[in-house]
Amino acid sequence: MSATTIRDVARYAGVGVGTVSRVLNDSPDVSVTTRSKVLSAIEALDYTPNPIARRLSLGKTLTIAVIAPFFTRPSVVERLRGIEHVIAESEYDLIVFNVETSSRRDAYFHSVLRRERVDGVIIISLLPRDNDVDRLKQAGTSVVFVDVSHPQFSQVIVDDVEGGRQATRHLISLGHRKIGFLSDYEDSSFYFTANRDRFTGYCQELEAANIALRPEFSAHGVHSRSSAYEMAKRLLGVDDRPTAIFATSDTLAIGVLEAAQQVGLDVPKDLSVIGYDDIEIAEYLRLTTIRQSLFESGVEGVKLLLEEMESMPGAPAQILLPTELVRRDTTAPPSARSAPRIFWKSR
Amino acid sequence: MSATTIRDVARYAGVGVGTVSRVLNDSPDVSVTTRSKVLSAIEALDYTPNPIARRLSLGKTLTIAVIAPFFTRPSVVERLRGIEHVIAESEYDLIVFNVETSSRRDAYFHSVLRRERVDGVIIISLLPRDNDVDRLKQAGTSVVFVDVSHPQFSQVIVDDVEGGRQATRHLISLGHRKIGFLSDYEDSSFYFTANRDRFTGYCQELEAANIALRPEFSAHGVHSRSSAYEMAKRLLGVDDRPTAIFATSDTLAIGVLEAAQQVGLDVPKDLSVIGYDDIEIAEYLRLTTIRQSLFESGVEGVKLLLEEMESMPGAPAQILLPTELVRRDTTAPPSARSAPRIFWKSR
DNA sequence: CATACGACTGGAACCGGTTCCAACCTGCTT
DNA sequence: AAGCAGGTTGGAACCGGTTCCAGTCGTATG
Repeated sequence: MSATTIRDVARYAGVGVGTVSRVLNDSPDVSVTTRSKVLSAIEALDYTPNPIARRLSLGKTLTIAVIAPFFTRPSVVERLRGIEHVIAESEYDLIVFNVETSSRRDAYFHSVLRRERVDGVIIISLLPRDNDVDRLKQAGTSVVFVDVSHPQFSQVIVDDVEGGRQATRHLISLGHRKIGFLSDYEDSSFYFTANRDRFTGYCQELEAANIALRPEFSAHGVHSRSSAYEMAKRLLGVDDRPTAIFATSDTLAIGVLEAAQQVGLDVPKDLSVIGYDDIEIAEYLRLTTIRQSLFESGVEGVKLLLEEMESMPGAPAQILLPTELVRRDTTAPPSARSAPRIFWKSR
Repeated sequence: MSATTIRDVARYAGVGVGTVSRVLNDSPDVSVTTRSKVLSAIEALDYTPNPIARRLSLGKTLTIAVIAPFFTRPSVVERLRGIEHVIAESEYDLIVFNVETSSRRDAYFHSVLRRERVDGVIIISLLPRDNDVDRLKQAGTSVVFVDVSHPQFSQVIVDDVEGGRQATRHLISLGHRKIGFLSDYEDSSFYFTANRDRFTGYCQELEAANIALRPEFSAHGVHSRSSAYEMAKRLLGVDDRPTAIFATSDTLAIGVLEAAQQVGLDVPKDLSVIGYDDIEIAEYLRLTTIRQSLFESGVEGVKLLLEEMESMPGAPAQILLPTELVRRDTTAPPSARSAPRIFWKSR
């Protein structure tokens, strides 16, 4: 409405526009008297600088984009919260792009990185394809990945191999030898890497305990409770079934709990279940899980990005956040008697 | 990096800048031959218009802000998803402001609405104070509220009075006469209105059934499971306790379920529980609840906002979305025998 | 054949900031 | 008294688009 510009302020204060600009930007070479004259003019005219004009002349957008599959995963929302928390304190705006299909993903990777659109990008849980890599590299925009491991980019990740080991080690230490593994790896149009790493950790720990890997004990599907439910029923249906299942997310673990209930297995007596993420509902369900610092991953991601925007660094940086075993009530030693076959009872 | 500007394109194509701009904006008065010359120049130079410059000269920010307590409530995330879904198709960017404390709330209300910052604002679940109202009104920016009812602004709401009635009516129709009510109304620094309306619906339906309102059956606290847990324990501890509890959100209802479990009441045999929202986890918990169209509320909110940005309307518009009872397994008729006192057994 | 009109086009002016350069002022040196 | 350094200031040029106005050209009209 009121189109008060810097020139109005200058005229009102009887100074030049350059001087007003200097006052606005806290430049040291403005005399005290002039500064106060300008400040009271700003006050009197209720002036606010136009950020768009500022961006144009600075040649910066003062905007940071986040591209992520936000709403499909509670964990991503928590990371976003960390990101917003830091950006709110800065002079940057945060614009969000939600990816729910892989075509949206490609569209965003392409359009957001066109030059001049944003100063920096945070990409959560989405691995770039090879042609994306080139585009990202030459776009000249700073990019930080969160929850994605890629040799050519800066990233904030957890040590998912270690997380996979922690979960598996916990089950082994309880006495389990038949341990199922369940992931949403198949959902690969997004190219998540975490599942692969957690699987590696699972394998390593089995090997360390001299337990042979049994392929029929792993299943890979899409990221949903119902998918996990189906996979778990399949896993539990095999001869000499697993006594414990490690699911690579809490969402999947909940599907496993549902399946166990459905086929009449008591958790944790007949079946131990461990998840990954420690989303909010996990505590209510008393789900044993691997906690990763979700909020913090957002915080560290932005900090890293802001740093790199200052000084385009040569080599990509990597921040590794810890994982932590949270013991709750869905894991226990396997029961002494041979575990019941699932068809003995049903609900 | 490559600072290809519209002038470069014009020179390369041998035309004027105005013509290039006309091509970019699909103006009809450009001859076919000129248009194709310009298009191939754009192609050859890999030119993308600078959106900041465009915004400055258009005098629009092409940006829509959302202010909301996103991450404290799963329901808000779902609304945001609807908003993003529509904005992604438009030429607007979506910038987000997460409110977790009331000081942040005030800061955002103040700063976001400074002129020239955004073209439109969607505010979710946050009621403005009186001095905010003035500022919003004179800012000249279009504003739409979602999940907030205020006489002076356009809004997308559900009929919360009706929702409260549906929930209460359901319990009454099952045979309950002693019905507790539990809200996070006390959390009033954010000024939610929904709770008040749901309470009104609750009262209306009790009255219609000739059931006296018993003040000791209502409790109001903050929005958290643990708060609901405490309130529910208090409600269940009174003499002649309620046989059913209506909680104004699923999050609260989960706290009630925890409390019931803690004091040894079976749900739904000894206690019926009904929530509100139908967040994702409600289905897993088999929670009976009132579903509101969260995603759709975001969609409608943006559509309304875009409309109003086109043509500043006189009177505020109101879009009313339906609520729907979702019967699951946490509600049932009260058991015939007198309900057990909670202290008889404990876990 | 002169005139009018419409279709198309070039480019200056503008949006509202920042920045850089020239100019001015003061006080101090020689 | 002239010269000079340093502090302070005004304002033009610039960022990269859009828009409007004036001008060119071709054709239809009287």
